[in-house]
Amino acid sequence: MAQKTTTAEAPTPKRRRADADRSVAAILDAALEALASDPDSSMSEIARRAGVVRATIYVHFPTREALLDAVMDYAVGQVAEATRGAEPERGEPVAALARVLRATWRQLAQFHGLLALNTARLSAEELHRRHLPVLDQLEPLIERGQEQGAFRPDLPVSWLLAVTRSIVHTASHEIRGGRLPDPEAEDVMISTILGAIRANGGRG
Amino acid sequence: MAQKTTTAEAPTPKRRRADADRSVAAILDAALEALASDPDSSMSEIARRAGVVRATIYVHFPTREALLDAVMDYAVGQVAEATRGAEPERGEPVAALARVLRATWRQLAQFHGLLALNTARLSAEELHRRHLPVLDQLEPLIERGQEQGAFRPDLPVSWLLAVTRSIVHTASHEIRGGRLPDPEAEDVMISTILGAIRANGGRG
DNA sequence: TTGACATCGGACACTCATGTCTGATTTATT
DNA sequence: AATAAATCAGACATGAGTGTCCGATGTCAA
Repeated sequence: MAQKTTTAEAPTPKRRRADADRSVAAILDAALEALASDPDSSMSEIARRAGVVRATIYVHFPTREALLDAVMDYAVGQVAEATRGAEPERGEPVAALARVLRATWRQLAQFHGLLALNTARLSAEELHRRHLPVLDQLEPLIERGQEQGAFRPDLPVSWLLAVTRSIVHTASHEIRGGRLPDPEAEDVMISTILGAIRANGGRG
Repeated sequence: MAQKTTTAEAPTPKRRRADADRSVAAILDAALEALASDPDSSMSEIARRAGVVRATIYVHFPTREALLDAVMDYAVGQVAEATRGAEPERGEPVAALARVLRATWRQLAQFHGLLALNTARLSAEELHRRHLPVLDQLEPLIERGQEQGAFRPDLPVSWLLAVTRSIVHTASHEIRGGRLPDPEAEDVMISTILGAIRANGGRG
């Protein structure tokens, strides 16, 4: 509780030098990229991409596991920030969801490979817990949509969120497979998600 | 074309002994189970589950890659067979799709782990090609539904198929995470898929 | 029953990745 | 310019997995 703050200023035990900060950033970026394309990327491969020597990684991350944890937090943090920037609490629910999706889906798609990695590495519960920084922002939006009759009220919020995430990943996967043209993908994806979670106008 | 037959009787170069057939079956089953829970399962682990010694696997499959290929075909084959048994060409499209999903979704969910494995191992195109034995059966069903006005005509067939598959996997994932009770899962999944791909009664 | 087939049990060489350690060198900070 | 911090380059031990080989034992099929 009192150990970690969001601003991360006070609890710094000893200050890191500027080049160390740069190394850490380069390593996280490289790991993100490498692991997204191949979840089994080695430390050597990540180091190569980051432009540092393998031992340097171990200066900042004690083990491979620790690096993977950091990368996970890093990725989730980026998506959470983009989500926040799209103001999910503002406006009519359907429009708000579409706005958030347009702002975040490419990032989410980029991290698609990480999901497979963490699905194997972490328990389903732990994985879900780590996604909370994003999910906690979307949950109120879905709930609001249900209360206002815009979204299906017969299905759990957690399920609608899962389906949304799933369709986003499917879109990126279909693009890679060449079956969905990139220019159309965004509209197709959003149209599909809305079709899936919107309340029917009466037809059951 | 003339090399492989569906009945697989004529092209057998030399007949295998009965215990060898048993071993192969045990290995495939064990591999399926092991790889579904951990895509990085070792040959030792698979051999242990199959109740054979590791070297025995290499008698029937020259390399790990070859085993993985065989397991993939085996899994797809099982789903394809179950699909065929549900008669996707019979009756009204919405009912037909629901019937096929009820008949195959647990199997699909069981192979969920394999997907992650093969996503890393194969190209997106190759992966799609291997799924054809199942997809080729569902494609006509979706097309028929579009023609009859039951399914959304504004989205590509391949996309509707991808979304369907995706939601099936999401259901199994949510069950594992404890956020979707197993008893409800089947209805929730089918209701969601139909909601996603059915044509709106007029509302856009 | 007999001979070929198949598995067993274990050993072996090989590769690859992880994590640690060293001394030398470069870079940031004051 | 001086000091501390950080990186480099490379070596090392360790562990795990793959693929191969062997003699011995068991089992199917004719």
